Amino acid sequence: MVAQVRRFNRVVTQRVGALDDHFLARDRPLGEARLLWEIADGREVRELRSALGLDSGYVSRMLRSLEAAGLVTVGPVDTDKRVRIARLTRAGRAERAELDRRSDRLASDLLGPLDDRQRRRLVAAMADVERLLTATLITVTPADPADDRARFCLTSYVEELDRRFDGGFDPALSISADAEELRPPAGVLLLATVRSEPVGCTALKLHGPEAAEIKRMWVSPSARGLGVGRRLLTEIESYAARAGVRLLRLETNDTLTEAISLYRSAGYAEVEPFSDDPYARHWFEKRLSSG
Amino acid sequence: MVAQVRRFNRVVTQRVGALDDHFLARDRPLGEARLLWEIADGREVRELRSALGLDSGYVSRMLRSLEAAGLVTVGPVDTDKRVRIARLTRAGRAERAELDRRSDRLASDLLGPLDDRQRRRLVAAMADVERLLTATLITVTPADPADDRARFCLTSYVEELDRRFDGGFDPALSISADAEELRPPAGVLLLATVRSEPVGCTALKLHGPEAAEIKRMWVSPSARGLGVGRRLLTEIESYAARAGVRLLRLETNDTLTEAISLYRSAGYAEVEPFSDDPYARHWFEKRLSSG
DNA sequence: ACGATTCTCTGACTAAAGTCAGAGAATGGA
DNA sequence: TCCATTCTCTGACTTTAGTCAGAGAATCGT
Repeated sequence: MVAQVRRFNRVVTQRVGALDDHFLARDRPLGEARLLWEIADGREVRELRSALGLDSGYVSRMLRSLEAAGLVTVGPVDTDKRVRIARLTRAGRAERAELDRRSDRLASDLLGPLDDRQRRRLVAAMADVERLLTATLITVTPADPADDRARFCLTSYVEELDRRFDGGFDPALSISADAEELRPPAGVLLLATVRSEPVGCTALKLHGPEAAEIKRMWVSPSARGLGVGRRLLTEIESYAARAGVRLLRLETNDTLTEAISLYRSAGYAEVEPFSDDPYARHWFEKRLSSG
Repeated sequence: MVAQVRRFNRVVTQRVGALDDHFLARDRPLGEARLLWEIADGREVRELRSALGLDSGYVSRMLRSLEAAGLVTVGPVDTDKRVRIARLTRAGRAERAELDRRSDRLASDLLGPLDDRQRRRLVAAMADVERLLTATLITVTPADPADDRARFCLTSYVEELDRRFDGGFDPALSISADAEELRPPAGVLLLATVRSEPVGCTALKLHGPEAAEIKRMWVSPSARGLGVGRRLLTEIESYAARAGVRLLRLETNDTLTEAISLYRSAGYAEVEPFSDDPYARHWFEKRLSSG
């Protein structure tokens, strides 16, 4: 397996990496081309810095150079005059569009020599590799329910249920899962991120010393199929086990079919209703082995 | 499709390319690390230059630096005292082994966060991508039968038949396909290469103005499944068509099952024996449309 | 109100990566 | 034999990429 990965790395960096870089730079230093690309429709200088992982002085100098070339303007932000924002000029947008075209051409040149069947196979395999490599970047950590990224997930959760449930979803009518209840020691919220973007969450609400309830399990549509849900479930179970919980419970709705099959395959057994939440249709339980 | 290819490129260069480079360098400049790697069990300086695509002065200077670090010795070649050959010292071999270990670790770290099923899927997808990307690098060109790479293929062809046929294979007993017969105007030899390595060949022997015979179809075991055979067949057919050939013939043996199914699927029809070659068991024909 | 912090910028560096011209030794071909 | 070519090497450059320290303006927290 390791040998195959290495062969893949070699071939891919040769065929994709090297070309990509130098072909796209067009005379310009590669760093500046990347910066130009990242600016897109205007980005704050500090965002650019962190997105590209570069030194502040270095970015500043490259922006000066792009300004001198008439591709970029850098101006102040109204709300905070320390911060400056870089925008593309008309020429800058044209240049970026050219990079875009070249990138497209590079990609289609890659497919060019193949016949139709091979092309479809290559693209499918690339999609697989891409998804699975992205899956290796998933990080799961406890987060405060008030944290921006956590709130993004919790809000998305509510919005999605509201869209998917027939009569909509009003969290006020459902069994509560307020910030206080999802913060230690009452409970915990786990956040899944990919490259520090939030892609999912789940929470545990402790009930007494040996029981707990799983709430707010959500995975971003953009990250489905990567195993985020399973990862979150595994992690929250081990968190619960460490906290001494022996019995995990959760309730869910029929429309959430992915979630239901996840719970079943993770060893949750359907049980009689243990709550009267108006949105619940299925109730599950799992006993944790001690430890 | 193009969008998927671009997404793939982005994710892969981020996750694979960047790490690979900087992690492997170990203090040393990346260029020197690559050079060290390429030297392996001794390479001529000019080979290194062309393999890495670098300036002659630049390579020379890097070799001096590696010599100074005690990792490499550069000495003359017996047969031609202009040429010099770079070899690893004991320390150099140790260093290269360390790079090898790191490369292994990098690869297994990549698989680390995945579960078993995902791992198998990723590796399979990588193998697909690798093979198909390699397939995009196949080049088919006419070559002189005396050319080194052509001779490698012709020799390999004979050796392989000798291994595969029950009583071995002696080209002297078979219908001739000598260098003279495979060189214009009597015929032509096509050579398939990947990164200038020979991976297959096929030849055409003209018989009169409108008929020709396909001989010496061979694909290197390392390149099978990439469509090299089909590519060679298509190219030789179009060459024949341009030369005014209306009827293509070929003969083959039952043990060459891949070849037989290639011919069938390319529209060759099995016909009555048209020769008494002792190794032939099947005879095929295909009529070419004019043009 | 004021000290700490944030943000961008400039100046002064360094190292890596590479280019170009030509020198000197060896070899090959006519 | 001798002229053209091949091969490696050195010297003298340039560009790219990046680091580090600190200055100056604005904002935040208390």
